[in-house]
Amino acid sequence: MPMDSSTTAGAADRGAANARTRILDAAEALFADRGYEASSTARIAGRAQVPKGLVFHYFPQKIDVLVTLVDERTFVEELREQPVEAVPGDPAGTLSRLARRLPLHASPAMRRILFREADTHRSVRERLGRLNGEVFLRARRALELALPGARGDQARLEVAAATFTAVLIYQENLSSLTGQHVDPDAVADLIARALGA
Amino acid sequence: MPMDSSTTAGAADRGAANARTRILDAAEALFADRGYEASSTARIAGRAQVPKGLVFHYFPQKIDVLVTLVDERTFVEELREQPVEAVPGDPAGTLSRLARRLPLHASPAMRRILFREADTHRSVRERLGRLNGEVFLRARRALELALPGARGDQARLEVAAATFTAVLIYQENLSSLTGQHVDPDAVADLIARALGA
Amino acid sequence: MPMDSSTTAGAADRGAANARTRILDAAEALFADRGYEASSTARIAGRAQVPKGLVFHYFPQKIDVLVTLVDERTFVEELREQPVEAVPGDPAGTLSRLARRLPLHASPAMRRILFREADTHRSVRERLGRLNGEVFLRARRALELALPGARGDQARLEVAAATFTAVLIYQENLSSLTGQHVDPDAVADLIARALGA
Amino acid sequence: MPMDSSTTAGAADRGAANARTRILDAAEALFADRGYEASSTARIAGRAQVPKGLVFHYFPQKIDVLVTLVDERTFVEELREQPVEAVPGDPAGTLSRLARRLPLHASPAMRRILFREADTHRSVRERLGRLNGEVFLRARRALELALPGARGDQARLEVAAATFTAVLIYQENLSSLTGQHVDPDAVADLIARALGA
DNA sequence: TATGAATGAGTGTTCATTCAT
DNA sequence: AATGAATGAACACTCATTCAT
Repeated sequence: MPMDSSTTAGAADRGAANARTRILDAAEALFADRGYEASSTARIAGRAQVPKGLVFHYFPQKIDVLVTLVDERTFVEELREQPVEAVPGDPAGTLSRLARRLPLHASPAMRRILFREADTHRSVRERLGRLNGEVFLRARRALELALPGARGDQARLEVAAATFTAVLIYQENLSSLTGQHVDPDAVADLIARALGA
Repeated sequence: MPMDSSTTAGAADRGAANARTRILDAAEALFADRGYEASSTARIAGRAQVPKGLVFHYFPQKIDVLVTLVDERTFVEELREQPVEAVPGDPAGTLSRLARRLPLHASPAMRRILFREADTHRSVRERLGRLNGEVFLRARRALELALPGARGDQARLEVAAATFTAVLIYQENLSSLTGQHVDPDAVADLIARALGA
Repeated sequence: MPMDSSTTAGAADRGAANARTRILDAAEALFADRGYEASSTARIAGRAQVPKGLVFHYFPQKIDVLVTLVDERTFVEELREQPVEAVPGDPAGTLSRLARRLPLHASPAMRRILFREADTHRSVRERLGRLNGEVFLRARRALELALPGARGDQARLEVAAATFTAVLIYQENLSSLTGQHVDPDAVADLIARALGA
Repeated sequence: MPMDSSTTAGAADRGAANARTRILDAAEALFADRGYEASSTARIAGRAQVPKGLVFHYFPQKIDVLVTLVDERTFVEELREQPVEAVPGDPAGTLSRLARRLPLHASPAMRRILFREADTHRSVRERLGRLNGEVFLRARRALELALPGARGDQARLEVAAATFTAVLIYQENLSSLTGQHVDPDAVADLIARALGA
């Protein structure tokens, strides 16, 4: 944060982060707050404290800002690289741990953007689908490892994984949109009971 | 005031419907398809086959179209009046029946609108909250009636009801946004197992 | 004010004055307050508590409302019929009396309208011109009668009359627009001194 | 920032002026001619030969065009800096000279705008008030200097200054609105007589 | 006489985008 | 890389006016 010395020193270096980052930061905040359509490029530039024209220097079209945001600030790859940890015999604890490890937790703003814009932008929808799929696969794998005896058939396990995934991913949106709070740990416990002894 | 039944029934009825209804129909389709912000009043008028000015005759502001849609085409009241049916000893069947009876099923378009715009419009968010609350209350009551022995504590029952409500309401969005399909009947079964014998 | 019994009794008779009068009242208030251009016919109708269509029943075009207002509520004729009273030897008192007798005093709203719209509407300008001319003629005649000895030449007397007329007619506008208050009596005294011994 | 003197002087200069100036020129002409409300931004742009959008680049709101016009083209500051010249013993000549020196004379269009829009726009009204106040102060001071013997009391002197100010400022409006021409020199003479020997 | 739905041109304003510098 | 003037299509909304009833 103190002086980004990787760039050549110059008068234009005022402000903490470089222009491109500031633009993305501003866009992230605005898209989360009011939606993509309602956030003008001028406003993004204003909030980023860069001239209007510069936005188009880095991102030829407005939609590229959204696409870049989703590409660079949604950690699907990081998620995939993380090992699945499971405690055999404790499916509830295993799911809870999975929930807590999700890098998803990092940016509430990105999650709002992801859900809101998935509805109308294919590339965002694809990203959300991959994210969901990744979490689903890990939940299923975790449950398989936690229940070595393979109690309950495969179909039920999938339903359990899908339900947990939905609650996990939508969690925050759910509570901000409907006012209904759902505790992932409690759901993990519920699911464990359904699959358990 | 509405006297639409005086026209001959049939597909041709759509063109014969009065202007206000046609405007709402057009708006519903467009809002669901591309979102509120991206649907211009001119386009709504065009699709409804009415002059631009008439939209503002009925709805002084664009937002009033959305509010009216949510007010008139989201059956919260109808939902409340419906009795809760339960089969004692069969929580899974009880939840499944509840799901099938939901007037919510009527309009996928309205549900998309509800979720998308709740993010940015308070009045829509409130409506969605009420709808969610109503479904939650009915799910909990249904489970109470289906499990007369009060097996499992109250807290667990609430988590079960909340989880089922979330899956039920979000169901369609979930599958269109993430590609993940969740079958309410299977979730009902899962939850019944968690609470049941 | 209690029941305008000159019309045939009917259900539509609610409200004190008849519709046409209410429309003119509303227009007078609005035109004075925000100007002709900024007062929509819909707003006039709203304030008059009559349906929009009715305005056009009485006044085929919006401009007719203004023209009618100026025609019916600007008392040029009444002014002309009034005799010129003068006190020989007391020009100051004579002018002061003239000022006090002016029916002009009746409606500040109409005077605002007259000055504002004269700038852009010929018919209003003509009316204002006639009004000014009438006051000027009476001021000159009053001064002639008050100064029988014809002291001072005719040209000076005309300047005096014109100056007094300007102050008199513009008086209220002047003080509301510039914050400068000019007392007609003091000006009458000043002018008398200029013409007097 | 303004560098208009780099172009060749002459009538062709108007087309060469920068866009902002052309917009203000066009607005000044239109506002004076038909009033602020009746002059659309599209028309202003058309007359200035600039695209509609550019008007809003320089003036975010239409009202800003009016405010800027009043700010930049009404010489209150210039007026204040000018010394008050007086010829002791010749109040009539002193007032006449004051009238002739008024930079006010420069733009008849601005004066029409000032009076017309003061009625409905506070910022314009304030400007007109300041202008009137400035002229009044100068007229009073000029009379004090021209009449060193302090003939006539202070109150009379103020009435004289106010009357002359009104005639001077309103002069042109008066003649265009009412058809009545008032010659400032003649009024100066009248006032001098009222105060003088 | 009274009414409000209907109409479409026009209004102020926003916007993504381009481009010369 | 950086800048802000320039552009014109599109936007939400207003309006005087018409007209069938």
